[in-house]
Amino acid sequence: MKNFVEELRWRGMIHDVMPGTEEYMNKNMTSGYVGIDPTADSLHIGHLVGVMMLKHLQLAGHRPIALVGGATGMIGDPSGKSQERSLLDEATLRKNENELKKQLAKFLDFESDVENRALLVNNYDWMKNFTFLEFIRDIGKHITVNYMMAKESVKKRIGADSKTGMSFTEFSYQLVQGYDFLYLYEHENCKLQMGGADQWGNITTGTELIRRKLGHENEAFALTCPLITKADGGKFGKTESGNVWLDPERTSPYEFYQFWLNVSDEDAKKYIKIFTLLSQKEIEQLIKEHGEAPHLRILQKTLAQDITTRVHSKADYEAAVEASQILFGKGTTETLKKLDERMLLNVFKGVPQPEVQRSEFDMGIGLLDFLAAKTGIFKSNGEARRMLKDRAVMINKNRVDENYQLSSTDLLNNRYVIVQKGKKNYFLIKIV
RNA sequence: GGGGGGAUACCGAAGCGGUCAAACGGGGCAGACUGUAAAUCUGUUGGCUUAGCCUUCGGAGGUUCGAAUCCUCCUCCCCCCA
Repeated sequence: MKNFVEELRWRGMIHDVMPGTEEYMNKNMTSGYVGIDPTADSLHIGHLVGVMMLKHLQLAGHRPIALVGGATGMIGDPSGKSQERSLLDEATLRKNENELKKQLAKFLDFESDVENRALLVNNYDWMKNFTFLEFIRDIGKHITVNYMMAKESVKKRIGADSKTGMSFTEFSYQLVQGYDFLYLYEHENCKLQMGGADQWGNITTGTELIRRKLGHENEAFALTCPLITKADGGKFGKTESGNVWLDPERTSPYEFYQFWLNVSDEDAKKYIKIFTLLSQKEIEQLIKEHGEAPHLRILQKTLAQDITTRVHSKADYEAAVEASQILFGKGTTETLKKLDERMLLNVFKGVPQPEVQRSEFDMGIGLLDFLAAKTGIFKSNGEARRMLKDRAVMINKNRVDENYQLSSTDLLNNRYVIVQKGKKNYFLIKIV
């Protein structure tokens, strides 16, 4: 039994841990769980910290349980900003659960015969037939409103500075989540719940419920990891186009790779401990090398390679690297012109590819019309005009201004035009 | 049930009859500098056929030459008292 808590500690993945957790886990093989909202059919990288905690749990010899929050997801956790959640019908819920499991399987072992094989459960299964009356009688009775009100997440919503108040549904959330822990404790002998720092209050409601309902000799543990932040204070895991998903249909492997490659130095030092399985020694070495030659961005490259390969594949990773080199290396119009069609499409896989009618192009399409209405690269002519004035637009790697006239000499392989908005945003326009 | 406060652009927040497409801050985007980093500086941030015009200040009406600003009704939210 490896020291699980210690492993997370040096990786900076512990925000708070209940006393006794480390001692207990060093002596006993146990099960631990993390909750995941099934609001989409894919995980995004915000979920990854929880998944990595489960991964380390399994590596340490314990049993990881991924809890899909089919029931809790319908309510909405008041500790987040999230307001009303939409109710998922059961078919969607099951489909999402299934897709999530596939992605989790890239990290966790659900298959082999080992004792600590990972488990996936859905709290909808035990909540759906639980009536309101039964719930308030059997569960609600054990927890006082006073206790629930003392939670930070509730206080914040009830206090004078709150503008929206809090519905009874949201108030009940912690109890429903707490019941999950009780259920897993009783049915799966699960003694540990993990989550983000914002989940501490919810988790302790669970441990409290276990103690009060089952008796004080029952031990349950809690462990939270810090909220993943960016050094500049921005939200982690968001890009211009929204969440970074694990599903290649939502976020292409190229974009995925680019996300990690673009992480700042300061963040890279943190993230490499959290999102890769490299040893402490290896990471220290990398940080040292990076410090000696920061421009080589060894940390970012290692980080991007490790995660892209795990989530997608080695081939996807290599394609992303190749594409990045062409796009960000010393590429010129000439390099682009030399690419054959297959290579071109390969490089720009994962880049938006709007289409334009050949007839319109041949008629001498106006630059603004082309950049805005026809391709949607810019939301309006005004925006396109502004960007052109800011010298932010490049066509086939050539900076252009408002007076530029497109013509057939701009076509690569007779049917493609590459437009760049700023340095990093590429578009491959197809003439059809 | 009674009393009070509020709803402004992506967010926060000014404005309280014309000079308001709406101050300021944050965020976003872009440019310079760099290492596809951070910090910094600069520009920009409703739309258009851009010295002009059109649509926007919770919703619907009204007063006025003119309304985000005044009046009426409605919707939603917060606070206090019962």
